[in-house]
Amino acid sequence: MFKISEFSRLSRVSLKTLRYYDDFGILKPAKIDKETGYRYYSADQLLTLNRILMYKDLGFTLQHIQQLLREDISMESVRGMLQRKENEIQQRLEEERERLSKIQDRLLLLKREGRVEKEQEVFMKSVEAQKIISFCSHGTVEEIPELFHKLEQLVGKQKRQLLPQMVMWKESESNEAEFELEVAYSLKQEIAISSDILNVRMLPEEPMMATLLQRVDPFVPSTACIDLAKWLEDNHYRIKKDQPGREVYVQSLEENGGTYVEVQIPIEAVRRGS
Amino acid sequence: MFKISEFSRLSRVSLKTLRYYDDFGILKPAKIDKETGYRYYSADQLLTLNRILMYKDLGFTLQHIQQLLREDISMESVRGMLQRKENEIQQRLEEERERLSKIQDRLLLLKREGRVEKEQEVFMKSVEAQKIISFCSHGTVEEIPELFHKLEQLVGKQKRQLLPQMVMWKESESNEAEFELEVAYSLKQEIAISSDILNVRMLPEEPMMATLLQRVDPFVPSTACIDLAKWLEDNHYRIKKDQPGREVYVQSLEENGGTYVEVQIPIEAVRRGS
DNA sequence: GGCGAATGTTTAAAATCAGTGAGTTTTCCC
DNA sequence: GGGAAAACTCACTGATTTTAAACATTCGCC
Repeated sequence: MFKISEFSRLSRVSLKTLRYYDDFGILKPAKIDKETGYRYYSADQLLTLNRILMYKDLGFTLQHIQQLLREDISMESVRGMLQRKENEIQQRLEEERERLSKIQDRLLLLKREGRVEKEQEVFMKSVEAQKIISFCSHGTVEEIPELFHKLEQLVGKQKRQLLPQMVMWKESESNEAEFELEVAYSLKQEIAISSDILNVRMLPEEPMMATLLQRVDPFVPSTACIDLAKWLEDNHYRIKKDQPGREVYVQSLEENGGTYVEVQIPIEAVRRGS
Repeated sequence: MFKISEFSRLSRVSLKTLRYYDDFGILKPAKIDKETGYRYYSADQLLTLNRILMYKDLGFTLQHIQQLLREDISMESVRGMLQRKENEIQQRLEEERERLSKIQDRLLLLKREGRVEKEQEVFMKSVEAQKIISFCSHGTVEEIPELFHKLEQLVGKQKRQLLPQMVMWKESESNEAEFELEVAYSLKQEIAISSDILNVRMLPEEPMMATLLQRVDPFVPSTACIDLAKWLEDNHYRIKKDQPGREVYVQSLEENGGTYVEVQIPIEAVRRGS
């Protein structure tokens, strides 16, 4: 039997940690003196502690280790836990690599350009599925404001329920100025359709969108869309052609708070060589 | 101006998080109604929030992001922070790779052998510098018990101060059964030397030791040392030849608690191909 | 116009994970 | 008796999430 400090020296695990393991229940001392409350550990427990350390090294949480230490655990469960852990680590590795390459990009740009670019504020996110009310049209970017006006009139007064506005554009390759557009409001709840030009539908979830948020002056078409497309090209991302890009407009209605547009372009996972 | 829930939908950041950011001080609402305490956000703040998200994505903590968001931050500081982050991620990547390969090894062994081997309980740790009292000798493994006995007699009665026993062996290639040994006690404090065969010295820190803990029967030489060496060879680790290996004995003196030996072999960092 | 129900919003506190650190009191051992 | 070592508690880490209790609003319904 060892006192806690001896056991700590032997195992090179701190006193705090040993006491914590006791509290947690993962390694109870073999004996506790009733009078003094002193913890006494047996030599056997070095073995257990060693296993704990090993599993910890492998990245398991104490809870999982507790399961793994149980005598009656089957080999299949062990294998399962190991495999789940393997996947988890694979994924984390992927994320870290991603992060690293982003940081390296930024460093490179900082060195080359000597400043932090607005264009760097490109950001990946997932956008969940949402319900929209919309109509389709043809037109140039300059016509978007009137299309919004039209939508507003068609939908009517229940503005409270809808937020925000968005435009989706399908690339129409034939004509560079004119696009096939869908002008929409995002809906919180169901809504009664009052027109047969309008349709209500679900926009599917996009697991990966490259987004860029920019302030825009009203009635001046923004360059955000082009900026983002350029950034994507520079960074060797592949644009998902089967899903349209979106421009989501955010405006402080009542005030002079300005208008912002967030361009969202669905992309596919393409690992690029750094 | 947006209410918190609108702002949350717009930015796809949860209410909880927005409130937390307010508390944290990283993104205070543009206005708070005195009467109701309601938070109101401006459209501008979407931009700030987007920057926050981007930095978070890069792996920065909120504290660092707060620094990065300050207007007066110099480009040099930004670069510094990015570079520190880069190193940090590099290191984490390394660790994760290590972990992954360990898990994959275990999985492989589980599949091949159908059980979790005792030999797998090999564990890497660093061992800090320590003071020892020892004497050197020549002998076979069978002679170790008597050498310990001799050491005990030489040192005398102050057993309380010393823990644990250890043997260090330098490979003596000429003779397979006989080793050059150093028999030692690990010392907690200074001790008066009573003999000129004994010497007190520091054992240097070993940043990386492969260790294996095994129960041993008294007077039966253990195979732990051989097991560990075999494992190392299987796993393509390189043994540091300039430092001796150690066998650290742990025994519950007073009881029938058994004796354990932990074999420690210093190794060098060699990344192995999987 | 009033009622209840269902949301929506606020605040604050506690849990998460695996400990570390500081500070105080009790016990051990010589 | 004195100093080391044991115990204990409380606070803190990071970035939220969860929970609970207290108000506010909006809805249908009568």
